Amino acid sequence: MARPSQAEQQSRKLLPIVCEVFSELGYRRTTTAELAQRCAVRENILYRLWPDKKAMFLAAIDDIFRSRAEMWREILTNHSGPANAVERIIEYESKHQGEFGFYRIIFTALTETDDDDIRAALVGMYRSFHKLVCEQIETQEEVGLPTEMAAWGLLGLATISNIIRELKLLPPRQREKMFAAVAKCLVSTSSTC
Amino acid sequence: MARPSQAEQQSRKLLPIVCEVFSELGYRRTTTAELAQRCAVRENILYRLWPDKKAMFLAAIDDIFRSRAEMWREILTNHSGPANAVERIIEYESKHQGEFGFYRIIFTALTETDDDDIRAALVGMYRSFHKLVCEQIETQEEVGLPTEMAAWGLLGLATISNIIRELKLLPPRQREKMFAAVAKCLVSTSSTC
DNA sequence: TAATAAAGTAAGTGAAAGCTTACATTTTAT
DNA sequence: ATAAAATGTAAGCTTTCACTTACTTTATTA
Repeated sequence: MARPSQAEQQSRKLLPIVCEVFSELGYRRTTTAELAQRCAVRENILYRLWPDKKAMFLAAIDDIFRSRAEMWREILTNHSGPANAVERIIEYESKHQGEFGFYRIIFTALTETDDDDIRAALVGMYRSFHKLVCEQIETQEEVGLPTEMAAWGLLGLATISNIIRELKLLPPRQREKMFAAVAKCLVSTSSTC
Repeated sequence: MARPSQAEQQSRKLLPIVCEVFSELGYRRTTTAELAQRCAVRENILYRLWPDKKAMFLAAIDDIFRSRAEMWREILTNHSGPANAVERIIEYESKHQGEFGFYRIIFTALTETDDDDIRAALVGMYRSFHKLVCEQIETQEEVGLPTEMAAWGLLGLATISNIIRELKLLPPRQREKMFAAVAKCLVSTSSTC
């Protein structure tokens, strides 16, 4: 009797672009006009897919966690590199960190934490990430630090590493070395630290 | 012949308030109207002290580093707590972290890094901080990690710790414990890690 | 005390941004 | 074919915001 909606497919198609723009500009600087232009649609079309700008941002936060988690899963099933799960992720992250402007969305979200929805999205994301990291650490036989603490330490390391990359505080190779060394120190037994 | 300018004193008087507002709202959400109201002056008075909003923000970044560095100096000269410099700072930071919304200004600035002035202010701030931390670590006799790496690790730890506090990802006591344990792991010799 | 520049008041301006509306076009199911 | 709902176009509306302007008052010093 009528035309079937393709809204969901279109959301999925546009979401990566939305993520990209929010990553580049942060939440407040991103205008709906800019989003529309980059998505090659008109503004009101975005407003038919999401009720408002905030919903677009929340969708971006969500998507970014999902895509990162999926990437890790790939790395872990992909049978190359070190045998150890943690080491494999560390190796990957030390090199590819910040490539997708992931952290920029987090930073911009962190200055919007008085909004309950944004706060909830962030809390959920951090908890999921922390859990994911914990699970990987626990595949190790023995650790110096308690697992959850080591996991928070790694998340902190990833954060500062992104900042170092962003501000070019260290040349890439040196940053990679730093990441690997500190990460090892956090998850290894005392002997290698 | 004429009235002497008190602009500098007034800037100094208003700067802490400016910092506070930027900390609460971030860069983009902070309006000059809000700044003026909180400072209990009119907008144009702010514009006589600083050329534009960005200059107010840069002044805030600067001030925030200075006040934190000063606080550390006090802690180090104040002869209470552990004898060790690093341990004293770790003890202090684990408890008082994020009290002044320091990190919020950093986060909001990090989403404005395509502005050269803001980027430069951030780079300067991080370098100074890193140097400060390195100097403290070097008062230790022996360390597992190279000093600069351990220092970056600590800055990362401080960052995630602020995020944990902000999002209430851990109860305060647990966050303190985590901070202390991971910090010790980074700056101690292998035996305690 | 009178000239002078700083400090303060109040209103306004132009541009941008989030969101809406009115309307034309296309696609599907009956 | 045609009704109905989805998609697309274009303009506009309202509010907010960074910054300005015109003017009055206050304090200083010569």
